[in-house]
Amino acid sequence: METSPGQKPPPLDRNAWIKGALGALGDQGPAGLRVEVLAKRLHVTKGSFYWHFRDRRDLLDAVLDEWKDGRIHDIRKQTTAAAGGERAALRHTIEVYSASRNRKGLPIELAVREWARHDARAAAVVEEVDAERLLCAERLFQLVGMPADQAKARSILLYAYVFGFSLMRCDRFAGDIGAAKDWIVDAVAGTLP
Amino acid sequence: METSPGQKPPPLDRNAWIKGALGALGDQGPAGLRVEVLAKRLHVTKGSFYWHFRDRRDLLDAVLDEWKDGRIHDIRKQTTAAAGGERAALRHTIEVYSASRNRKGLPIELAVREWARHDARAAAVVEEVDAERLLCAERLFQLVGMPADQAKARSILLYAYVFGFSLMRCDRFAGDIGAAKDWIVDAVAGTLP
DNA sequence: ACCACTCCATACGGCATCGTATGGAGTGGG
DNA sequence: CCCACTCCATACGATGCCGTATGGAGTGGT
Repeated sequence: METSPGQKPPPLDRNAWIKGALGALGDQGPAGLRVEVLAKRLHVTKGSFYWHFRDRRDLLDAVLDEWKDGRIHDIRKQTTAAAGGERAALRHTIEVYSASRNRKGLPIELAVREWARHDARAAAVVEEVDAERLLCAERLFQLVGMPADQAKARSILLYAYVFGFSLMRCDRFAGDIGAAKDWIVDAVAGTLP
Repeated sequence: METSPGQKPPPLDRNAWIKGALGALGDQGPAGLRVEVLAKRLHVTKGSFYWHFRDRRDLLDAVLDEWKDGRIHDIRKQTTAAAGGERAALRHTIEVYSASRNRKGLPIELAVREWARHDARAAAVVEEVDAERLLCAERLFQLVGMPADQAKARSILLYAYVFGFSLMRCDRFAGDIGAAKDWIVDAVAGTLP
């Protein structure tokens, strides 16, 4: 519905391939990053791909860069809270990963980390993103009065929890997960400085 | 070095294939569960595989069952602590996942969960294992005097943390991760009822 | 009209993997 | 000595994917 309803599919550019690859990464994991599979997903053929990319590795690197830039941009926006709203920013940071609108982000997050287990460049990117996130969270914790060592520990716990929770299946265990999550947010973010 | 040093490799049975598959699962993720790749790993050919297994799916199901039984057996042994040692058992449960000797278990753990994102049976197995683990941890928390809702929340936080931490890369962020981990263990296991 | 350039379709060779078919080495029973 | 059974090797077709080669449709310039 952008350039013309259903007539002339506009020429794909490099960025469209990268976006499509991120989508496939979230849907099917690192195994979904295949040239011909992506081509089918974008309703084109390999001919288009090898016009925009040198080879498959070229796409993978571009996907990693795109993801890294997006994550770092997001985390900085989230944690650059209005002065005095540091505690709200911390809670927001936790809840943004539990939110339903993050159905896209979390699968990609997990896929990239699975990818990083066998790809050095992916591992480096994850390390950069984690470092930035932990640093931002650490600053927030310090701003609300946490001691330095506690701020560091809490920021690690925060991200370990949100990522760990995303790969757990506790439907069978708890019906009212909401109350437990509220308690956890309090425990992680800290009820008092 | 079991039946005869290097002369006559003993006939592989079904279980040897399953063990090998679990090893490959930890080393290479779900993508490593290929028939011919496993055959090379075990120094045999596909002919052996299709003698012991109907098809690839047959092996995958067997791997899932083996993993499920092992995890449930382990968690029950860990949490069946000597009466009065519940708090030590809780700490032990956390630390056993951070231990270096768990270099085998955690990659398999992550691989199974990645696998569960695209395989219904794997998802069901993960759900069973998680339910059992959460239940065992919840019991321990209640035994040390936690209120019911807090025991449930803490058990979720406990496993979310250990799994989440395992897929983070915070080398760049913190040098002395040890102190932070100690703080986290206190925060998760609870310093006082 | 002609050309050059962009973007993509198609066809091909090559490799890895799945599953099947078939035979063969070893072993124990009769 | 022969047979049957277990366990595995080898060869085969089929499929999916990577990367290359080549051509062709569309577009704008002259």
